[in-house]
Amino acid sequence: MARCVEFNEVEKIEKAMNVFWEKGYAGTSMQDLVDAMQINRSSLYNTIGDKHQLFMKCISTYFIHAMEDLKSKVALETSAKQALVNLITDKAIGIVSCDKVCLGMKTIFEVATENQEVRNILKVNNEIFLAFLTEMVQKAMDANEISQDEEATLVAEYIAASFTGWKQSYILDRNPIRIKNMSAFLIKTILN
Amino acid sequence: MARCVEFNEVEKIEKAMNVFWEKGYAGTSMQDLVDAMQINRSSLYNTIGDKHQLFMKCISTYFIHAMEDLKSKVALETSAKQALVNLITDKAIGIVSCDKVCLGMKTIFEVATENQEVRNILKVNNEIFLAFLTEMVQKAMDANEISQDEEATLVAEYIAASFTGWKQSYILDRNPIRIKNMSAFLIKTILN
DNA sequence: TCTATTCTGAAACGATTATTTCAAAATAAA
DNA sequence: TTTATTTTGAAATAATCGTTTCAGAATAGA
Repeated sequence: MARCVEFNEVEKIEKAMNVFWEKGYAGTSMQDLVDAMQINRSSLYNTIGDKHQLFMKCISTYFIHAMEDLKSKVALETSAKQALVNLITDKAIGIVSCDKVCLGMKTIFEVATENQEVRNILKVNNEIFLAFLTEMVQKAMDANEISQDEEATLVAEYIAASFTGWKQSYILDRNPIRIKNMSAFLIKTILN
Repeated sequence: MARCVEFNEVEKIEKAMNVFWEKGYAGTSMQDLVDAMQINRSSLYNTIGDKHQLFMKCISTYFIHAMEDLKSKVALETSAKQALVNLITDKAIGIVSCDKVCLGMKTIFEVATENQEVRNILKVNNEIFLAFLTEMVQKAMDANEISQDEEATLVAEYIAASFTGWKQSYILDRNPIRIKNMSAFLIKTILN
C-alpha cells in the first residue's frame, strides 16, 4: 500500500559506526551522522531512532563483526595453544596497524561508567568474548599444551585485559616494538 | 594599583579536574565548569583561558598529584621488590575502590588520538611514570630480588599497561576478585 | 579621598546541539 | 488512474554550546 524504505539499514549503521569510532559518543553530532550516512534526518529518526538508539545498534554491529573476525581466524588452527598464540599476535599487530582506538575500548572509558544500558551491552559482549577465550585456554590445558597452574578463566581475563593495556601504550608512544615485546612476554609467561 | 584576583587558582583547577574526570572532555560544558568552580565566566576566561587551556591545566595538576602520591607511598619501603609489590597491590585496590575512570586513562582513550597537544602532555607524564617504574624494577634486579631475564623497561611498561587493562575489566564486571587475582598473577609472573 | 586599573556579574553573541514538524514527493495496492 | 500510506527533504524548534562584551563594583596606590 505504501512506499518502502529506500536505504539499506545495515549499510548505514556501519557508516555511523565509523563516525562514533573516530569521534566518540559525545564528540559525534547528529549532523556528522546524517552527513556520513547520507540519509535524511527524519528517515533516521523514523527508522532507527535517536542518537542513543543509533549508538546502541552501532555497538552491537561492531561486536558482531569482531566476533565473526575472531572466529574465522581461530577456525583454521587445530592446536589450541597455537590458536591462542595466533590470536594474541594478531591482536598485537591489529593494535599497531590502526591509530584509531577500537570502538569497544573507547566506549568503555567514555560512556560505560555513566550509562547503564551501554555498560550492559558492552558487558554482555565482553563476556561472550571471554567465554570464547576461556574455552580456548581450557582446551590448551586439557591437551597439556600449556601450564595448568592457573584457572582458565583467570588466564583468559588476563589476556583480554592486556589488549586494552597495549592499546593505551600504543596511543601514547606509537612504538610498535613495545607492543611486540609485550605480546611476546605475555605469550612466554602464560603459554608455557 | 588595582584589584587582585580573589580566588585560589589551584583550588579552582582541582574542582574543574573533578568535572572532567567524571564527564570527559567533550561531555563537560563550560556551564558545568563555572558551576563547579564557583567562579565567574569572565574571570575564568581572563585568568585561565578557554576550555582547552583549562583542561590542559587540569591534566597537569592530575599528574602532579598522582606522582606525589606514588612517591610518598614508595618512599617508606627499603626493599625495591617489596616497593613494587606494594605499588601493584595498591593500584589494584585503587581501581576497585573507585567507580570513576582515572582521568589519565579516560583522556587517553577520548582525546589523545585526535588532539596532538593533549597526547603530548599525556605522553610526557607517562614517560615520567615509566622512568620511575623502570628505576624500581632495575633496583630490584640489581639487588637480585627479581629475575633479570627481561629488560627493566619492558617489565615497567608491562606493569603500567596492566593497570589500564584491569580498569577496563573492572568498569565492565565490577568484580574486585578478578582484579585481585590478576594483580596476584602479575606479581607472580614478573617478580620471581 | 581621588584616580587608575582590574576584577566581576550578567547579558548577549552566533554557532551548533538533538529533535520535531509538515508539506510534497513517491509508491504499492485497489 | 486513483487512493491510501509512507518516505523524504528542508525548514523550524528550543536548548545549549563556547566565547565575548561591557558597564559597574572593587581595590591598591597617590
